[in-house]
Amino acid sequence: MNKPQITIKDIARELGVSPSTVSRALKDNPDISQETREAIHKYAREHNYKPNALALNLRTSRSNTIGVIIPQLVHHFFSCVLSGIEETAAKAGYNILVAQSNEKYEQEVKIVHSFLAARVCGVITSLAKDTSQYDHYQELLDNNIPIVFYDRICTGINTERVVVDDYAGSFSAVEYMIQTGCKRIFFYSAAPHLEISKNRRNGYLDAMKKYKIPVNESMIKFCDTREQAIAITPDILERDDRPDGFFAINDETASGILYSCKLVGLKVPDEVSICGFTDGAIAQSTDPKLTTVEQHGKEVGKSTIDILIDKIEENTNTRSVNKIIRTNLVVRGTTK
Amino acid sequence: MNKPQITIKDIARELGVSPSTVSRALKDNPDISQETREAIHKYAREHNYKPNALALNLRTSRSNTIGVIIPQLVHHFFSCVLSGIEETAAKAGYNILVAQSNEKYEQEVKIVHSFLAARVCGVITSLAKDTSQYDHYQELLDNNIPIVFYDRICTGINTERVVVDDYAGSFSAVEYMIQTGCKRIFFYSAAPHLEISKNRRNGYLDAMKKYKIPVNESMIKFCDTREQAIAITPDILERDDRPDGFFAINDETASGILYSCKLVGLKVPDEVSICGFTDGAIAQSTDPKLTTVEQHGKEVGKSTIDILIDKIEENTNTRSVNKIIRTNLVVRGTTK
DNA sequence: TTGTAAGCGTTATCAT
DNA sequence: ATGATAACGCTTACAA
Repeated sequence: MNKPQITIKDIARELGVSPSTVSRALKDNPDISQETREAIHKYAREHNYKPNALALNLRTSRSNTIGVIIPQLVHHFFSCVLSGIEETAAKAGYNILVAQSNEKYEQEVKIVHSFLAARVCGVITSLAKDTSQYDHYQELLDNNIPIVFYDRICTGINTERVVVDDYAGSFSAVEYMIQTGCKRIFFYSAAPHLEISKNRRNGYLDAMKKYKIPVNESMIKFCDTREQAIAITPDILERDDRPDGFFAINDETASGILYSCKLVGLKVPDEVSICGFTDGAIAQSTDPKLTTVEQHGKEVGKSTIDILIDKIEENTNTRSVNKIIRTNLVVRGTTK
Repeated sequence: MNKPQITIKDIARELGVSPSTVSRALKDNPDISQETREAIHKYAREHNYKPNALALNLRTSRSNTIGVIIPQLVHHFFSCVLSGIEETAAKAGYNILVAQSNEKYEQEVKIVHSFLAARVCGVITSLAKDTSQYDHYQELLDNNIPIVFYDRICTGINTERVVVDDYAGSFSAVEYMIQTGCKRIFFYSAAPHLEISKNRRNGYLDAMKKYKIPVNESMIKFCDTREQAIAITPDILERDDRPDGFFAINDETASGILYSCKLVGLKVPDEVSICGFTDGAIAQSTDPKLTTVEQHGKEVGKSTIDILIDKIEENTNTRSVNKIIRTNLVVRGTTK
């Protein structure tokens, strides 16, 4: 029942050779005679020999492991990113250590230290909403551990970054709404200090500007959940100058807007257009289905890990890269 | 800039003591004199000494790491489970290695082997839809690595299991539909060989039986995605004996049913009731919102890791545990 | 109270 | 063509 893992020494003893011979034979070193090599391979196969990664790790001071920090695991976009990372990492033979910061700076610091202790070969991370200090990341760099940031990137230190093209995604969504007849589009944003809020806001503003549509502050709301949207939208719809379009920072919020519009009897998309951001499961399940900006989280993940592996294996000291993953507008039923 | 990690030997050399003294001092062994101990601690602190986990791992043949297999990362329920696992594991000082099987048996086998190579202390897993052989898991057990299965459990080998109370969830959902007037309820199931399919089917059957409602095989369909639901439901709705209720294996499928019903002009819930399973983001965003069975994924995760850590640390050879996490019905707009 | 030495499993270096 | 030895960083009998 309980067969403990067999080691090189075991093989050596059984076959009456030295451990070094076994080691060499196992990696097909041509120094070893055909005969010996085959015998060793055969024995290893039959006894299900597996090299002890722990020993290898110690020898090489490398763990073949990549640390991944996720602000929140239960989140469509982040799941996609993680999935992209996992797939590529697995193919390349790396294991991934996953930890979530829960948007807390303190937690993030702890995770980084645990990654340091585990001697990860590299780290992929997205900042917690909380984080505004970067010493812990600098510590990684000081230990020669490369970092790639995604989505919530860090401009405070010198590393690689992968972001979604929020600006362009936002611009083209708003432009599309304008082109299909919207004249008064509101923007529901997340916390204003976040990069994504700024970039999407700029895309919105620039699209409006391009078509010479006036915007004032009352048209931009801090609202990034379904509940909030349901709370604030009815009032907005009662105004004389009610909006004929809404651009929301995520699908959740857009679904809340949609709900509110239908509740007061407005026809979507005939009387009001709505556009979200993410293209998660929600977007397919509203009625009508949501027009939204697709974020390609999986590609973000794929890019981060590709860049990281490059860094790890080539150890190139090229200057840092900013990679931008394109977004694209998925037109469904909530816009004309 | 580049300060390499300092080792016990470094400290020993600098302080003119032996490595063993340093080792002992660092773990506050009372044998070491107050004075020496403090000096060593001080030096270690100042030079940011961190024990090399890789060396510890080799020494103890334990990696302090738990391997987690997830069928699909981009999936509400599984994200919740992973999140629960991560939180508890982090608190207990374990790192988690995450890998997704993508529902493929072959991938699952590869992952298990990579976990074996990484010398994980334990494994948490849910079977791929594909998997019907368990040798790879047996191999883990043979190496004394405990396993806890969650959700898609394996009854083929002797391990711990954590499941949601599919039977009761299913039973009470169907009972509720019956009590609110449904007389002819269809069940859309996942692959019949999966435990979850069997259990939910039994819940459905027993509820129907309790109220003496006849069921025949034509009322049970293998359909577990939105697309499939949209493909098969219209035909079903055209029958003379069309259903007045649908119980679906997940929210996605339920949202497809809802879509189809609305498309042919049936009123939900007046003419047709629909109930899903999961209570993810989708359930809140359909119109009307979905009645569904809440699964408590996070609790599932928490339980798996609790049980696993018990196994690892106590190494109790107690017989295996089946833990059942309660579900509860969330009544929203798609049922009366 | 402290030091010495062996060992975890592997491989690189230097013999033979 | 093969073997002996040392080393990766740490811990722990055992010795002093």
